[in-house]
Amino acid sequence: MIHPEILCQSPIFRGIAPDDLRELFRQIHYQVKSYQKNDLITMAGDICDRLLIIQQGSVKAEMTDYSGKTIKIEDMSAPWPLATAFLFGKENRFPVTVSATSNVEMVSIPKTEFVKLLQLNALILNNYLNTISTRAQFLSQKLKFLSFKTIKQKIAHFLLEKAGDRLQTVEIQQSQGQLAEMFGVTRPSLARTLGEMVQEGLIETDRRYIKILDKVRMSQLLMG
Amino acid sequence: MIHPEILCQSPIFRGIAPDDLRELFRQIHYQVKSYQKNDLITMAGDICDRLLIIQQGSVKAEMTDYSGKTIKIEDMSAPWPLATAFLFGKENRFPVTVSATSNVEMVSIPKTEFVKLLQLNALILNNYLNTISTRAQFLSQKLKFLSFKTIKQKIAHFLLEKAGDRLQTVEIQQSQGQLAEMFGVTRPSLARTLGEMVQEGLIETDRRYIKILDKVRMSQLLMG
DNA sequence: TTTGCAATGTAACGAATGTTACAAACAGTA
DNA sequence: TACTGTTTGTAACATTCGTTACATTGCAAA
Repeated sequence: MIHPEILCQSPIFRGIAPDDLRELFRQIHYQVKSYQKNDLITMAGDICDRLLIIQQGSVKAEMTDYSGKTIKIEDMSAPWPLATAFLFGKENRFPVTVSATSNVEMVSIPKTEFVKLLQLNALILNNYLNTISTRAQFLSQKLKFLSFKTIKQKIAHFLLEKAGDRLQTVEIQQSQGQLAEMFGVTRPSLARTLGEMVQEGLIETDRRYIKILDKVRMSQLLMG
Repeated sequence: MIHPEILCQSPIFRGIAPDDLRELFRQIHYQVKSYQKNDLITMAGDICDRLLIIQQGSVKAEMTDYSGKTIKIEDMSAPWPLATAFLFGKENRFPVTVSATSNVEMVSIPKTEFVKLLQLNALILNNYLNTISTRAQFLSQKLKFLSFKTIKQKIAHFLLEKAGDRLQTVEIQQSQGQLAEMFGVTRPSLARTLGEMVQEGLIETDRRYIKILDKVRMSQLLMG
């Protein structure tokens, strides 16, 4: 049995009134399945031909590497949809194995039924398109960031992005260690590079404040 | 004026009969705009609230870096949609400046009208969802690939992926140079690493054929 | 103030990779 | 065959970054 007041908190049904959602679900076929803690929900490689939404409880996603060792990828809890990028698209197999970390109820909507839902309600359609598009944008941004090879470039990109049009001082929210992790480098390396940039007259640092001194020369670091 | 027989070649209208497409377009508002060579079509930062499809001619997408220099990102020609990942999603501004590289006709469909189209026709809906999802999957794959730090890891991942379950020989389609570019490394570095892996007894190479000798040890390279 | 802890700056060393250059192997063609 | 251009193998050197270790600074609680 579905709980519209829970489901309408999920990104896909956001903004739908619980009563409307109940009515919408009357018009399609779906299943609600229960799992005990540690039950397998999907295996990596399974065909993904239905939308799965966690209605209750929480699950973990794990990936098996080539040597057979499993690595935890992500934790998710109600009311969240699973693998929204794999219901459509060329590769429609689950990349991960999902198992329950508590008692779980999953709402399972076959792909063809979900398409009906998208056609019945423009808000759901918009929500779903937003979900996938935002994810694509996020990945694209991350990829762009990784395309900068040296630490100096990453810092320059980060600062210029943060400064926007205005010249001058940028305040860093995170600690140096967190920033280093974001950049995928070690903290000493980041500190060293910041030191070099101060030496070169590109920036001045004062605790969590960084002042950009030479925007032009910093931009040139980012050129191919 | 739209040309259904051209538009139905585009990824979004693929599989729709030209006559059906013409009928669908009768039910929505849209515009067809003409551009001369070198005309600006969209500027980076413009709000993206309409789907643009190239009906005739070709365009180029350029990005402006921090120092004001423009870099060519991509060439596109009819019948291709522009920026499908930016019509929906959080960030709905064009990331690039698009200009005509020949005489161009663009079909411009407002977002709300395009949503109507998606609700009218399940095939278009599926096509569009497939387009975005496939893109997200592609980016996700690329990101995973970049997460491997050393060249040895990238090669191991590539070969194990390519070999699948079966042990034995893998044929490489690309030249060493192309492979290196795919990996984001230089050709001599790739060649050197391949040489090292031969030394270590992991693989044997013969022109474009690579034989995997020790799958277990190669898998271990990929562990964190 | 003193103490203790987290955040930061710095240095020495080594591993991985880029850079550059050149030689060898191969493929296609006159 | 001889010639030519492309692909591949290899080497020496420079650069970037990770690793490890330690000193310094800042801050808050005792």
